[in-house]
Amino acid sequence: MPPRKAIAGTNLEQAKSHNRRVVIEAIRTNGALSRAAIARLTALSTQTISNIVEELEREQLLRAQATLKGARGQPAVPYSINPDGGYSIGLQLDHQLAVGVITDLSGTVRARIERPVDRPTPAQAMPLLAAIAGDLMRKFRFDRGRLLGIGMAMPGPFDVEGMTSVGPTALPGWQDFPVAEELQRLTGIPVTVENDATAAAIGERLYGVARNLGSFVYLFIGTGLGAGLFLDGHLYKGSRHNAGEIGHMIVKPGGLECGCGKRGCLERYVSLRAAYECLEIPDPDHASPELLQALLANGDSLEAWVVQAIDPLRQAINMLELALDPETVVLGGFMPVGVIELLASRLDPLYLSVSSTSARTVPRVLVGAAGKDTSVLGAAALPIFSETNPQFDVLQKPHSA
Amino acid sequence: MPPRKAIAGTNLEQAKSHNRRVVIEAIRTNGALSRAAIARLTALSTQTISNIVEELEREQLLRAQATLKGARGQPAVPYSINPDGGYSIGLQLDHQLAVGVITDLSGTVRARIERPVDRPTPAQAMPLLAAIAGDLMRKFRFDRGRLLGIGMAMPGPFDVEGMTSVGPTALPGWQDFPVAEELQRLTGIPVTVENDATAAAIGERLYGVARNLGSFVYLFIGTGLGAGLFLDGHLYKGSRHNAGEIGHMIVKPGGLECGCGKRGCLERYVSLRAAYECLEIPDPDHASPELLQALLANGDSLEAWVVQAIDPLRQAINMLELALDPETVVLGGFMPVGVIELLASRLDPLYLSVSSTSARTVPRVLVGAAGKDTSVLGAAALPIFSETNPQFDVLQKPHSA
DNA sequence: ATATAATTAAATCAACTTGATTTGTTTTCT
DNA sequence: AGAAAACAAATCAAGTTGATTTAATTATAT
Repeated sequence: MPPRKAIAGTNLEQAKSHNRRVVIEAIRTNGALSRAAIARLTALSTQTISNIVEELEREQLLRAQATLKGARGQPAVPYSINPDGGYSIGLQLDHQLAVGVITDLSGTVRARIERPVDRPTPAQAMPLLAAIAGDLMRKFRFDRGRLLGIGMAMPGPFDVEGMTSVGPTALPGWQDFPVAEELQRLTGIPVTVENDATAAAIGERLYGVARNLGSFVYLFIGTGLGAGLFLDGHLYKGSRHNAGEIGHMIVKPGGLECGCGKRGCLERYVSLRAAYECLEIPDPDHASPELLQALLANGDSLEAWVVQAIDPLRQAINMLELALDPETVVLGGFMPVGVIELLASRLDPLYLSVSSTSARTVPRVLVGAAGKDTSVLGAAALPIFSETNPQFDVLQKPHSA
Repeated sequence: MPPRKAIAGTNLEQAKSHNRRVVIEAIRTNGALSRAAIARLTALSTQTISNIVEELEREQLLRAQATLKGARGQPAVPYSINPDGGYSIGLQLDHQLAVGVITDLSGTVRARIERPVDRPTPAQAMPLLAAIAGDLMRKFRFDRGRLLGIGMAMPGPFDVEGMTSVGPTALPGWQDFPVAEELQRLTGIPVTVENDATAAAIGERLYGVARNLGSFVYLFIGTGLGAGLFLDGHLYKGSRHNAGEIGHMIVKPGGLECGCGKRGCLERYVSLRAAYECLEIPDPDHASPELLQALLANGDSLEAWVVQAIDPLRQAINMLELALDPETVVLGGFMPVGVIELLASRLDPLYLSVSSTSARTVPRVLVGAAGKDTSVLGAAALPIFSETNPQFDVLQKPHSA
């Protein structure tokens, strides 16, 4: 047996790549910064920063703003991210809808397309997704050299026997299907695939309420329920890419039966599907989140479900806080924002946990900023994140083929 | 407001430090390796490795072994970790016992001391711990320049209002007490403090059953219950150093009352304390784990507790698997090894989770290798780990004061 | 005028890489 | 059996890269 591949070493080239990312990240989280300010922030020398900034400006990733007068000394030239320095395509596939967007580096949507689907199989979905990507690029024209990649979000979990394709919250027929490879083959563009919760987490981290945070959990309430984990500045995906699939954690032993074979799973209480069933909405397979929004407007018609859902949700938050000690828990997903806000307002009092400390700068629970498009926007953020975020991987020399 | 400190950049010095760690880690996980083999494993050039190995050998961290003949070409000189290249002091404080060890780089215990305590306050414990450290160094003499530091393990959580000092499983009076600083002041040696579960996890990762793993969870069953999280090659401690405090997650809504104010917390079922209470052992504050070992030998006297504990334990494992998708879950703690093994044998069938896949190389649950000294050994491993493990932090230039 | 802060330029330095060379075996050929 | 060839490991020396240092320059406020 050959020795297992170890953590790789690094060299100047990798180091530079890291430093470039560090510069971008500093500006992204702080807003426009002068070279001198970046140097202070990153502990690098002003000369190094000057070189890197010059290079990034030449590549149009950064752009200079008006000089900042009013202070002593030579006036500083602040640099900010150039939105048109790069573009990204985000795709999202769910039970009833396929959505695609093009965003620029600032996360602004420059084109958007949606198409209805009905619990699609891979054979149905792949050509459709490729077509959406193509249509998006016809709709919004830009220098193809500036396209960073395609990010795709879809419901997890991936490749779990007896779990991926079971029950009403999973998409059928996707077990073992190599989504990223296939889509990459069809489009000729590099593709990253993540589950919707993870994608949403990245979106909130790059552009939303989690912009400055080092560790947080995104609780994605969709057809089912999942968590996106951002820990110590890194996305955590798990050893088999399935971290955060907490929809099937048990919150009520002996409770409602679940498609996974257990009883009392979290997503039997907190999910769109659970809401539809609890509220006895006909044909839950084809119900839409807007229906809940409508009910919300209509007095307390949601109450029956909220009462059932709120304590399981509290338990889930409590468990995540205890297990991961995040700076905050962000709530979002396909559930309409109004409903999310209703749930959030009903959470008080949260259970005691390690998050129960007065030395907090962020509330224990936040509502996500991106609304119903969270996961497409997050999907589009994936390539941007992987190209610009400082990560441990970057410092490691790639093993040659 | 000054801009928040960003992720720092890197330079040659940091890069070298990383590469040194990479070399050590490669040998640690693979056993003795020749320079050429290290180069292949780390993707660095043979020349670079040659330089680093030479340096590490000069510092006595590595030592050459007999050349390896029998193959073609010039025979390789394998290098292995020199156990006497460094030493570490591990301290462990619990309700009834303070233990200290000196280990060498290979994790072998070279001296051990234990002293009884009774739910000690900081004022009582700090001088005692300092004294243990001093006595250890009188007992086993070595070059003080080779002492990497003191690692200390104690029950968490840290600094949580209404949680740290509440209930029979927490140590009273430690809220806000700066343990590491104080012990460092008393001994003049750098000190790292972690909760016992985290320490144990590091121990298993360096020397135990988790030696080669990138992501695993250590479930520490002690007076209470906690988890140590090792994710993607890094220790995850949480934003306030309290990750893994899952003893207070709810496994039975409306179940047994807990000191934290909730009902049905995990550690009310799975912990030494829970076992003592369930088995109606008199004076649980001063009972000892050996008592359970004795009961175990005595037929099925533990059965009443095992029946109560096993499903909450299953739930906890299920939740951890779903949330973190680790390669495995390691079971250990102060609970006697025999009892841990009994629990492990009773876990089957585990609940369905993302870990339920046939493509596994490691069982879903393992019993820790270190036995009852897990957390002291883990504590001693802390300074070794932080000095030798490749980590993201290492690449970041420290901000000057 | 002077102090101050930002930026730039040139020279220096540390660590990795490259390519050629040396070394000590094993294998193959005569 | 002895010599030559093949081979892999290790070393040497020169070259490259990118961060740092030092010194100078610039633009502003006091």
